[in-house]
Amino acid sequence: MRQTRADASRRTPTLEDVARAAGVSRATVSRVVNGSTTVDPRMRSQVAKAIETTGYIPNAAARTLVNGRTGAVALVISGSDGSADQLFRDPFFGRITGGVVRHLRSRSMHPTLMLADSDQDRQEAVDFVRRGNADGALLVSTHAGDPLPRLFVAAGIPAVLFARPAVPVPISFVDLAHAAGAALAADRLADRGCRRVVTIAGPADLPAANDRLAGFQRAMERRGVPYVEVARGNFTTESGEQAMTELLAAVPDVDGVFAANDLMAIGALRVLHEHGRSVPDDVALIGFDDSEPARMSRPRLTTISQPVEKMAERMAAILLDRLDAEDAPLTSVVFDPELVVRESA
Amino acid sequence: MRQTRADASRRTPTLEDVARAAGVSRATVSRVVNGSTTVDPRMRSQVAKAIETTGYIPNAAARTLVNGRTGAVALVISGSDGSADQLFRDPFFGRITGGVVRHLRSRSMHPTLMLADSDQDRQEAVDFVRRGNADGALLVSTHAGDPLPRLFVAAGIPAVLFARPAVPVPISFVDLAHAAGAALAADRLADRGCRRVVTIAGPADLPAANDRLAGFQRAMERRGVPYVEVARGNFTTESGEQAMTELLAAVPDVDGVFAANDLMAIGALRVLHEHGRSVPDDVALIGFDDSEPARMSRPRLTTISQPVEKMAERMAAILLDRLDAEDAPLTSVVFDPELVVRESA
DNA sequence: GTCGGGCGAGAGAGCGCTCTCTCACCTCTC
DNA sequence: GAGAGGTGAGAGAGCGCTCTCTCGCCCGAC
Repeated sequence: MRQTRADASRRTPTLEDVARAAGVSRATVSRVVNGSTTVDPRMRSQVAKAIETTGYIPNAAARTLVNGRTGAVALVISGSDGSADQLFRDPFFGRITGGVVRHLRSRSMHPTLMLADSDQDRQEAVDFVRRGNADGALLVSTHAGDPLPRLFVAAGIPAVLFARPAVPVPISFVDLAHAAGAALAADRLADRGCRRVVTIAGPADLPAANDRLAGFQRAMERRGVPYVEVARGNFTTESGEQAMTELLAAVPDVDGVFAANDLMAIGALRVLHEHGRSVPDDVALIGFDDSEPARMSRPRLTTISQPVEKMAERMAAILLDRLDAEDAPLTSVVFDPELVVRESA
Repeated sequence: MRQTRADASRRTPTLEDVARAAGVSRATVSRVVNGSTTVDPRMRSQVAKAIETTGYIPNAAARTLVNGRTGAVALVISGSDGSADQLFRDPFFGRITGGVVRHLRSRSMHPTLMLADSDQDRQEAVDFVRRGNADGALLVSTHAGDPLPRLFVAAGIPAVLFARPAVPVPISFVDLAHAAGAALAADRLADRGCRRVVTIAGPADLPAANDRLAGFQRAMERRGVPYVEVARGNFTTESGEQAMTELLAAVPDVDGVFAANDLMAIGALRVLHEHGRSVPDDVALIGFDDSEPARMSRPRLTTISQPVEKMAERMAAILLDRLDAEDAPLTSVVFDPELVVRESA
């Protein structure tokens, strides 16, 4: 016996209960709940009252079962294998999440957060949507070989990517003009008269990192600095420290540093201080992202601002459009970065 | 016509399709899918093959409709009205999210993220669960008058709170021994010989903030410093700057500062530097949280570590236990903070 | 050889909702 | 005043699954 008489009264009320209370049919209650116009005003208010008194609330599963729509989206954050743990300490993801949430809540939707840092997780993420837990997915990928975009496309799931895929995949995305941002940094350094310039690049398998590096190199070359010493980091403060240590050994008279994100710039800052270099007097330093830490460091970091929240909002908007119109075309939007001048350069 | 013959083949396969392909009944396929033991091995493999070839994947909505379980939980972050936008920039929430995700994914579950910074949002969060979108909720509340815990309890929804509720509510929670943490800071300052001590407290409507303040005052008194000047902030860097400015005016010969979180400590640090005070030589400074920024500031912040990820994991664990056993008793777990000595004190 | 017991498989009734189809009634037109 | 047209409400069939109930079959025991 699944349901005893005793708790029948405290069972969540169904459409049927409301219909009985209002003395109408289930269909009519459904019409009222869904705002159909073809219902008599008197009957409507009668039903509304019944809904009120019964405390009725529609059952999402039953609805979904009928019309195939869940009204939910998955937010999948895909790191390289095993990297998930520290992911959420990076303010970058907080900003993405914030932008996504802000856009979705205007439509009373909410993202389901999934971490995927193994093949099993990635399959799980796809299956999650295939099971009908969500109508589509927002994909944030942190490395290039990432099979995630392809998996979603192959499964025919509406999805939008944060950042251009490393290999061509027919999928919508939002991205930043990374090379242009790096050029902004290069120009700033050149304008300050820096000639012995080095850069801390991001992981080589990340298109964004490579774009920034190439954009920086090209712009410096334009400004008469043909060679720029490069060290790679992985976007953490620690890797920035290590990279700066190497660069300082390779180019002792360095006078300008461009780091591919703020965290690495802060690591570089620390090492420069430890070596008695004053920033910006001895060495000018520019980061990338305009994240919270950039505002909090001493000196405050000059950096390239990336409108992450706006990009995330747009990513969500593109997905919702796609969900509304099955045949919406692929969309890609590239945002422009800006130079934010503070104290470090 | 809801379904044309043409796309019948590309429709997602159902149990029925698998049953037909395997030449068995729907019930048998269901048994295999759900791992029932009472099924003949030969038949089992036959069904498994059919599942493989059809690409069958269970429909979550249909399952939920039958057994009333969604296998999802809501993660509700409740700020004071209108505060949501900057919420995600605070690394604190990233850490909570990370801990929750880490625990849930071990059970193949995923949190749905909801922001609630208005009465409407809060009701929406409750309704979200009531509609059967989630089985329970994890509540992170950032201010005291928050009606959210009461709303969930009143609706009979299994929920666990991060931080003790400001007013008594029969609900499980995890929390930190805030007063003990503050006492750790007080002892450290006293041990260094600080006598002119001030503190930057958090919002007066937050139990955690008051506990830290009271704990600090009591401990300082024990150490022979009966009076401590207090300024209130709201946990942002800016409010820390402002509070420190006030305190510096009130107690010009200050030699020790305890801030109720790292962000405010960093604001204080900035102001102290601007006033030519050396940290830690002139003024010793201690923060709270041991967040990323504490590690990145110059000098690195001595702080009180709060095992946020562990607390979040435990919060999730308590909720899952409750979901498994309807009548699980209320549980509250209080974690111990630790002093992390770096450079600022 | 017959009967009882147990195991494994099928039949079928829902879960709560939406949506189409049908029908009743009411108004307008000639 | 009768037929046409339109509007609003009800009946009922599913959506895809789980779970109980029933039944068939095979085995062992007497």
